[in-house]
Amino acid sequence: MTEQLVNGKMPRTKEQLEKIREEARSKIIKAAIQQFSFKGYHGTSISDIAKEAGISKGLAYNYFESKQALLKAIFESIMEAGYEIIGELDSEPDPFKQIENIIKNSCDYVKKNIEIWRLYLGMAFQPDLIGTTTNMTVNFTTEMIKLIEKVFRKAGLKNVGAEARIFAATIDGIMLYYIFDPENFPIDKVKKTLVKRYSKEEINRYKQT
Amino acid sequence: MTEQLVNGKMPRTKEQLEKIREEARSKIIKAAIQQFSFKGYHGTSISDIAKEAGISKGLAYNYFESKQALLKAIFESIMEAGYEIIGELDSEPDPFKQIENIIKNSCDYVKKNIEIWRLYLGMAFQPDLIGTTTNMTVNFTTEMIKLIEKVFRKAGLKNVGAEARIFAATIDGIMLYYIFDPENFPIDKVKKTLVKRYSKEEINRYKQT
Amino acid sequence: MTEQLVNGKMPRTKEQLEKIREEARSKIIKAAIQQFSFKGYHGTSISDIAKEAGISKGLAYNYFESKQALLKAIFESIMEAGYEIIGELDSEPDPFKQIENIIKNSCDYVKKNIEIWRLYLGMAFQPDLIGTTTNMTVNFTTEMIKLIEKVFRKAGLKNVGAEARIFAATIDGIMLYYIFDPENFPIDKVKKTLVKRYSKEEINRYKQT
Amino acid sequence: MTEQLVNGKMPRTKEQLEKIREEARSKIIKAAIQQFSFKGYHGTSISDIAKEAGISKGLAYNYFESKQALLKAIFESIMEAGYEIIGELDSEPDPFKQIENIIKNSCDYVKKNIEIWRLYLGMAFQPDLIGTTTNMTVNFTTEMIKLIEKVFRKAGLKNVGAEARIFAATIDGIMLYYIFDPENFPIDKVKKTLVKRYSKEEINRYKQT
DNA sequence: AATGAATGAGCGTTCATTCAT
DNA sequence: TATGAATGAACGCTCATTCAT
Repeated sequence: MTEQLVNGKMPRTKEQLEKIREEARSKIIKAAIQQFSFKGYHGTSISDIAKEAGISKGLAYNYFESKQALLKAIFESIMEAGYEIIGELDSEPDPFKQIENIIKNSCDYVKKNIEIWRLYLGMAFQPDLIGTTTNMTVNFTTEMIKLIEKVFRKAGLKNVGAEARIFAATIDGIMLYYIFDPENFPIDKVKKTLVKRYSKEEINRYKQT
Repeated sequence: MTEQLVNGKMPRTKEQLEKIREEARSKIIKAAIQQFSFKGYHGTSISDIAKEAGISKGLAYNYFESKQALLKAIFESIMEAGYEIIGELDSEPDPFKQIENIIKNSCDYVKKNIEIWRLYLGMAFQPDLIGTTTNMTVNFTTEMIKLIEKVFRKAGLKNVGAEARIFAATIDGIMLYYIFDPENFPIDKVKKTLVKRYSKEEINRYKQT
Repeated sequence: MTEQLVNGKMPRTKEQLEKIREEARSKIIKAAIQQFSFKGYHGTSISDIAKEAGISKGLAYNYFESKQALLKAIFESIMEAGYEIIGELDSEPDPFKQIENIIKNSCDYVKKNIEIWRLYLGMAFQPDLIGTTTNMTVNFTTEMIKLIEKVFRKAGLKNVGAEARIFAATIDGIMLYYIFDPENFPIDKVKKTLVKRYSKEEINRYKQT
Repeated sequence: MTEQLVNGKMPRTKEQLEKIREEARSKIIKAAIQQFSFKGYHGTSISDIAKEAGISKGLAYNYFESKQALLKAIFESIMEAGYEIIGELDSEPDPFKQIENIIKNSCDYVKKNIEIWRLYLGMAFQPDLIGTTTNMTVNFTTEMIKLIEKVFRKAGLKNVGAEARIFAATIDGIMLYYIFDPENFPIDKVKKTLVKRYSKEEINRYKQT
């Protein structure tokens, strides 16, 4: 209906709008992750996020209907990425290689995404956010542990319930320590040691005890 | 409490004032821990704390110069308790018994003090809450790891730097998992399994690899 | 509507533009009346009106320079309609028939246009909405009362100043009551009673007192 | 417990607090009536009210938990006064005197309380306030009309349902006209004329038609 | 003529903090 | 020591208005 308008003042096309919206949305999310990660959900104002993203306060509400909804969107995208990683890990047939992958991927991931990981953990300890994030976190964790149990079973381990939880706790604990003090925590050495500890030889030896 | 005021003229003695102050301070701290851990720092108002402590809002400022200062005082008291625990663990001469103690104490502690532990982690992940938490946390962690390294060395382990960090990470990871989902996490079974994994026999076998 | 644009080059004629503008303007006014009357002036956003009218927010500003100006335009169109009604009433030669007409028209009008009437009163009571409503309302009212005075005089009544005001007040009061509770107010019975009260016979009897 | 404190820095007594609160509350209500009356509920901000009352914005929330609650409190007090008036009117035994009282009281009331009356009417036309005020208004009106019906019946009138509503509408219509243009509306003359119209003689004559 | 992204002032509300008593 | 009325800055959020296209 408007495609034939003669002068140059025509509204943006759908594609242009799509692009604008996508870019703005992504700018906001990025800024929000950064701010939430450092200052916590309640310690971060929409103003902070808008400033960080270089937009006005009002515009944020053009993209997310509330501060909570913004947090939720971020969390969901984190979760999505997490489930993708689980899927990839699941596709490796050799259980010992799988274990090694889990360790290596986790350590590498936290190094590359320290902000996201800090945000993820930080949210978990804000009791009033329960309902927004806690359910998602628990579900994801459960899934992860189920995968590890499966792998451990395939590797021939017994008592997989407790062993899988210890393994998962060790990984998360390492990520925790790294976040607290990224400069000084020797994550690569720890990774190497842990890989060896959960190597085929060690596991087979451990099985016989 | 008011027994010296019967004639209405005699002012309180210094000792009485001291006692009153100490009791009030402790009432406030207790109320604050309870409220912060249920509702989070930002979700708790001074009013909430005052009500819980049975005092007026204004009086709280007689004892703590700000909400942040109150939080910091709590954090410091948690740290203090932590150092005491380190001290106790250090006094056990047998390294294998020491390791067992660390595992058992940690698991039992988090079960009994889940609120404090959640509060502690929550604060640790929001550096803006108190400027200094990160330093204090790092210092404490460093101390703890030094202790574990010493114990591991005594137990004859090699590569104690990485091994101690893995051990500490496992413990903290377990506590983390427990906090996330106290109802369902099988902490006692995990504890038992971990104790066995770090028993004298297992460690001695592991040393030879 | 776009039939002249088939080759995409021929600009619209002045008449077409005029027609487009007129239609758009009227669509907006209609939508605004509907929304304002349902949700009130402050409760209605330009977005609401644009959505109801099926246009974009920006376009509304092409036709009305502000939300207030839109409201004012509506108010003026209501006034205009009011003056037309006065004109019609004035053209009836028989004063007793005129009185009957005023009563009947008013009651029927409020039943059919309850939203417009509610909007009108709402605006009239909030002088800040449009600076000039009060003046316009007073002018209109004055005109109406002058007409009634004229009619009453023709009907032979004395003390027409007060009587006309009482009559007008009764009519407006009835409309007011109807708006307050349209479900339960027995407007038809009231109308009938009032017509009888201001019938030729009654007026003639009243005159002699 | 504190009545014997030796220095002068003792908390205010309950009586002092009571007085402070009563005065502040009344200051706020007065300011709110004034502001709401001129600018409408939505057109008035808490800031406006606070400024008018000479207090801070925050303090208003110490006395009323929300803007709506403030409006409701005002409305309730108006209603209360209204019901008291109904009660007084009801206690007069002579129905003709009662009718005269209603007319006179209403006209005098609106002259003395024009702000309250403007507020009362203005609120009724803000559709989104339904629930806060409309119910109260309808209930009050119903009560008033019931009283008038009773009086009219006692005075020997027939068709009291419609007659009472016409009478009430006339009164409210007069008040309406007065509010619109207090300077020029000849309320006293109107009052006198209406009193005569509803005098014993007129009613008795009217009854026979 | 038409679009909707973008702005920013302003709103209702909360709450850490102060202060007169 | 103890109270709670009072303040004011800040928050999440809305929306009239502007502007590039």
